[in-house]
Amino acid sequence: MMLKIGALASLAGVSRDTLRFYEKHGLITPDTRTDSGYRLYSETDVYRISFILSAKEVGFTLNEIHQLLELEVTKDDKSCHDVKQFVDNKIQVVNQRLGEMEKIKQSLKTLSNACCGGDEPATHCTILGALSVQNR
Amino acid sequence: MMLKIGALASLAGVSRDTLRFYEKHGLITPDTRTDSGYRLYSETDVYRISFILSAKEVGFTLNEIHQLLELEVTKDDKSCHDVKQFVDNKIQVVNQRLGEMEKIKQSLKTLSNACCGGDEPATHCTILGALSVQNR
DNA sequence: CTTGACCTTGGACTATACTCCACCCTTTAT
DNA sequence: ATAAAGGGTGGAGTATAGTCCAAGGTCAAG
Repeated sequence: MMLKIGALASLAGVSRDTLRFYEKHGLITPDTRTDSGYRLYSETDVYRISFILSAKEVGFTLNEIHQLLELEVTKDDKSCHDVKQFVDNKIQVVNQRLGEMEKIKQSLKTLSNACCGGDEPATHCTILGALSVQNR
Repeated sequence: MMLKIGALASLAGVSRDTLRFYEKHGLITPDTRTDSGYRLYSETDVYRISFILSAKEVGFTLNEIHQLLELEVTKDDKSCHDVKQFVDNKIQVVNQRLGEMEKIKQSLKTLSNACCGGDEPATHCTILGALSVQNR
């Protein structure tokens, strides 16, 4: 069953304008159009949108997401190799961000614990204090 | 020892313009100025910048980072409580992002493994294929 | 057969986060 | 003493990611 733009938008939790914007930038295209020009999407496009949103949330740009979505391995071994390179590189990026995020989380936790009745000295009662505890 | 803007910029890996931009938005202020008006920073500002960069990388806006940096727990119990609320909320945000990031990482790994000699069927050879394997 | 909900395109506008430029002053090295 | 390197301000310009609006076409219900 095909979805019109408003239906997809509300299922995916984005605005119609956003869908048209993503289309303009190559992130999604309607499967087809009605005779009158209405966009028709397939239901699986909901997952496509939710992938875009997840990827955006963790810091990928629409451009990078576009590249990720474009990845299609052909029979050609060379292009397969290129894809693997690209993906492995993104995995490294993700790993690095995971690390940064863990550091920040620990700082926030230190701050939260120290500042309301914890045993940590008051010098940790700022983010930078908490951070320097982590890096100690 | 005090650092002029260029020195701090190169230690922290940002441009001088960026430092002045951050100053305009309240994220950092020089400790003092020379008689001729040159900004003088302390060396610990390097950590401040690197905190800003980490936080930015994992998806916080400059505005949110500003709020994090402003956090200072006073003796006032009420404000202490507010700070804790704010921080605990940010911890939740970070946790959620960690989850999204892990999902994306698993998808990328599935893609990387499946497409260059792995045993996974070729249907996984796109991000969306890999994602749907994860969500299965 | 018209009203209201939904769709189309094109273009203007916004927020965020820089980046660059012009013009001028200060400091440092030769 | 002078040139190069570096710093100051103000303001314009750019990229990213939307968001809003006008003017008009489509479609199902009453």
